[in-house]
Amino acid sequence: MPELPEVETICSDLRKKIINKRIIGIVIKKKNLIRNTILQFKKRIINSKVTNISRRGKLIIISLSGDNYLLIHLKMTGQLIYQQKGSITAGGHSLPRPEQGMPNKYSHIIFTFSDKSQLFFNDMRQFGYMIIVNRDELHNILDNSYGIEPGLSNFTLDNWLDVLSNRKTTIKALLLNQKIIAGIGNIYADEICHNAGIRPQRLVNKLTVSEKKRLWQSSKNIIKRAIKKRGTTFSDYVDADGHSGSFVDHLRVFGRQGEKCNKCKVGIIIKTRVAGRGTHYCPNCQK
DNA sequence: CTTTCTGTTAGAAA
DNA sequence: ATTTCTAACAGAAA
Repeated sequence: MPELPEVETICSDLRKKIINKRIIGIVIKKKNLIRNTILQFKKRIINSKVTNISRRGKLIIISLSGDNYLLIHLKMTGQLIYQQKGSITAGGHSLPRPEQGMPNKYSHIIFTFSDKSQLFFNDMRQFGYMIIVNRDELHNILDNSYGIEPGLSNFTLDNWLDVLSNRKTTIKALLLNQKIIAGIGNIYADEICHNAGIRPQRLVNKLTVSEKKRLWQSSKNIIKRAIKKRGTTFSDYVDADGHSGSFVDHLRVFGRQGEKCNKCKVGIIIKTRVAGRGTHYCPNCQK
């Protein structure tokens, strides 16, 4: 579930907590989540220092001393929870319960820093992964797999129109395509379409320029507002302290099938399937 | 009980 | 070249 706003929240949390800390231990309980050989992975991480934390789309990039970059993808149910030595941190698989400490049964990889604080990688469904790469490999991955970032200054209307030209797919599929626009997942794709008043199943090449412009504005606005609310906790997502994000209170269509539309106060939100994904929209105010 | 569904995406199939 | 479908997994819901 973590999409751009959730990943951004985790990165900014971790930036305050682990930069300049040295990793002195790794426990790997599920080897299949590591995309290097275990020997290589451990060798390149142990005794290295965290120098920076960033992200591209939903991919977390932890820069280490030396030519090493730890890439972490949380996929659907992954969590990264940081805990000081001896503290009880909320969090876990479902909505965080205060009594739930780390590690839990889904804590598959655990990093320990020199001050004894720890970073837990939890993942119920085990879709997430970690890989350590060098600078060249990092740039290959970023260049080949990730499109424009909706929060950056180069996300201009011109670039957006450029990105939309000659696309024969639906706007929903396009918003979900990480190679075209990075970081949007199923929740925000539906919210963006609703905010823009466009049905998710509309074909991109049939949209008017005015509609494309609305989608551009809505993409920027929804993502920005969701970051401000520290993301959306629909089921598994928690921040680096194990706390929920509050944008769930601002969702207008996702998970609201059967409810009256908050925007037009007339339509009833329906749930259907578009681009192979559960898709929510208001048949009255989305055209 | 079994079947279907779920926030992602890489890779195969079309 | 693009777009669509499915598998990877575990658990909740139907």
